[in-house]
Amino acid sequence: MPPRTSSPMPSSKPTPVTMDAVYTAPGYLFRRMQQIAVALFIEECRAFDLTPVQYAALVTISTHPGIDATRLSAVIAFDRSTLGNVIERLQAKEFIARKPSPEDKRVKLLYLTKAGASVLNEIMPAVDKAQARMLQPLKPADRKTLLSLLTQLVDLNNEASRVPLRAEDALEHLGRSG
Amino acid sequence: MPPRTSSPMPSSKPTPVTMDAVYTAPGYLFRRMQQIAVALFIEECRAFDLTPVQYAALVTISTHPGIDATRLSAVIAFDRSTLGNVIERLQAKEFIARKPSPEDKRVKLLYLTKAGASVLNEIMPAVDKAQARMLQPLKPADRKTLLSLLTQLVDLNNEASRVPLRAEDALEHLGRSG
DNA sequence: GCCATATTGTCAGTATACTGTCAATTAAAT
DNA sequence: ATTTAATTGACAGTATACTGACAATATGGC
Repeated sequence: MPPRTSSPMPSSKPTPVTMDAVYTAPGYLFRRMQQIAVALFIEECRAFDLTPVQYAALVTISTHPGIDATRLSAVIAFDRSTLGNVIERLQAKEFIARKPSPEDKRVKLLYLTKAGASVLNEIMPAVDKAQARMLQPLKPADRKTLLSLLTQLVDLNNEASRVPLRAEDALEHLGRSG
Repeated sequence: MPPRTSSPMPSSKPTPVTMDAVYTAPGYLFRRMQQIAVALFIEECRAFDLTPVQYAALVTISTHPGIDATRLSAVIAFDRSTLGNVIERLQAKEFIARKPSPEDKRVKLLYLTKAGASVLNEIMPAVDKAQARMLQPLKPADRKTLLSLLTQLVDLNNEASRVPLRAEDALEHLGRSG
């Protein structure tokens, strides 16, 4: 961040504020891009009644059948409290089913239903289209650069959020069956 | 987006899904960075009782005294409905005041209070620190590149969100006094 | 085996976001 | 001038997010 003033001397006068304090802040730009990304996802996937978060949860349950809510939250780095409601909605739509774990009475295991597997398969092209659209305005080389820097940044800042991502391999040694 | 399969022939078989369908999607990465950006902002600004959105609103009211809620929403590209609650909270904290417009009985004009101007002045260093922290893990040259690409992308996708940004100059010719 | 500790799912409370709607008011059309 | 359009702020409803708490259950140290 460049300094907001170029005063050569320290001063107690109020700093003059400009809109640059908003527009050039990376946090503001990330917020805008998130809004845009969600809007494009919803637009492309209107026919499927799935939000971006619900899609991510569905993909993860598909690749990790029998995962529980806490581990699901770690694999996609979504808040555990938030995920409770997401799971409820996916269950209400009958895209997933929950079964109590025989090993741990606290845990409820998550599985895709036929309808869930079906909608996941069908929504893929629309999701890809939305993801492509949000980078479309950039030149192909710039898209690659941005995606690379973004991936690095998310990874390097992993511990900064409440729910850091703990990918599959990081979960294996925590597993009840491993 | 790379194709999810490398099948040489069209097929009706279900596509094998991997976590890449989540992890490599730009929309997912933007969501993560937004989470991280908010977490860092809240952490650095804990002493000031201001959220990122409230901060952006306060900056804008500071640079546009007497702006109304609808124009405020256009200048920072936040949803009008959402902004109503944000304004209420800023008013409850006595950081802003609302006065009815003498020219238009529908409109309520927004002004910073002394306390609002004061908190805005005091929070600046913490905000700058948070913004710097989220890019810190990258090399300086990469930070510049990312910020540049991100700025371009937000600008070029401006119309994709519900509330496109209409900056100050775009508002002037809509103004009641212009 | 018992007790302190940790984990799981859940819940209440707050704060963004978006959709759609509405009454009051203003501006535009004719 | 009167009907029509658009605008403004507000509201209800849904969906993320995070904080902090809680009961039920598991696990570890001893």
